[in-house]
Amino acid sequence: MGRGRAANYDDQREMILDRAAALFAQRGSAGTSMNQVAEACGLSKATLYHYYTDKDALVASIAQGHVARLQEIVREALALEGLTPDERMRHMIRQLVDEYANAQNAHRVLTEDVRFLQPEVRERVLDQEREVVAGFAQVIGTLRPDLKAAALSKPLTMLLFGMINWMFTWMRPEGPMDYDAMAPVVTDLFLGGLGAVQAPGAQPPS
Amino acid sequence: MGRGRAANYDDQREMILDRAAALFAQRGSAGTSMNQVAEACGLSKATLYHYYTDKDALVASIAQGHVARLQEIVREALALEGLTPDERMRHMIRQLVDEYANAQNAHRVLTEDVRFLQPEVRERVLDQEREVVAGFAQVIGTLRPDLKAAALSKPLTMLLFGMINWMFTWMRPEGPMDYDAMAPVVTDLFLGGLGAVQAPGAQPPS
DNA sequence: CCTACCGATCGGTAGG
DNA sequence: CCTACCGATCGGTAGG
Repeated sequence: MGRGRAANYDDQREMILDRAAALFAQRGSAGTSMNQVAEACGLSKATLYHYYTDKDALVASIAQGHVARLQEIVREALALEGLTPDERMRHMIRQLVDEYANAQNAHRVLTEDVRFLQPEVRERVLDQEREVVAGFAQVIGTLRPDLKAAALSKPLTMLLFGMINWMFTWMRPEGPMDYDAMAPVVTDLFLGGLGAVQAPGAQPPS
Repeated sequence: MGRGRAANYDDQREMILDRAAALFAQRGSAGTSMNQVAEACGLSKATLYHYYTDKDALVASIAQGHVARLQEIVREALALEGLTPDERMRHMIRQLVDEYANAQNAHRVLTEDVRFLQPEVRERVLDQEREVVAGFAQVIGTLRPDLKAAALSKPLTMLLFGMINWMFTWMRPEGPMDYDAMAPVVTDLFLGGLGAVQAPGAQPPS
């Protein structure tokens, strides 16, 4: 390869991210020492610090990689043509649940540890999250323009995210219900309920 | 008073619990040192340890006090007579949101830090939580017996809890929406959506 | 209710 | 002048 980074530099970075995410998801990032991360990676701590400047860099990279995939899902879903808003919403929820299921450790880090990052890094991750929320809110606004006018699109999006995020804290993958079975339940509940929500001080929709 | 605990022993315990809950909610229990707790209480670390044996005892007491109030809410709501299931559900959600709003720090500790407790203590808290969940699931089962038969009462309860729990992570009390305004939105969404959920492999209800 | 400490481990970095 | 690492240890602080 000549000069520059080793061929497996990026592979090492990814391996570290994976193992760190598993530890952080289990014990929390504050409850995990860099020694434990190094040990789980089969590296000395000095080598670990060669790849990532500090613990926050690990937390940030784990979260950013995950939320970047969520952004991609939303962008692709909004670009799909010939879908009714209802169909688009179903598609987006399904894709979201699939990504969460594929990245459970990263998802836990995103929802529980990002808030402890330095403001600057944290804001960058939150900006990514805002785009994801905005994508969902946009479709919800199409389904219920009156709720959008009442500034309820984003709160409703957050309620949807609450159901799904929380799902991944209480469901054990080996349990009687699996994510695949829950996705349509969540979708039916949310889309069905959306028709029943009343804008504050307004008449229910016809 | 003679022998025994000081007159203000219980007051001190409560004061400590309050300050500790505020710190734990802000930085996480793993990210908070007992020195910080002692300082926030205006006590030496040794005095703090006179009131609580260790950090886990603080976390457990904070969580147990909060979930005990949730249990009380559920018991009272189930004992109310002359309510339709729909009315009972609305009442329970409203009471739940009110208690969460009154105990936001304790609520954060319950949802984020209890999982790091030793199994024995954690199970005691989880048993309390299970009673709360069972109460909601019971009313949901009355509203949709077919979903209860499909073992969906508890998953649906967890989706409701997800919306509400998550609400308290993203809403700032000074924001445009407040908990009071969100409670009916959550209730409408959930009760409205409940009618749209299909039991897996079954026909939708008439 | 305090000062004075402990064994151990923390996150992070030195020289080579 | 660079990278990829190592064994050893830094100054401070953790829970108790």
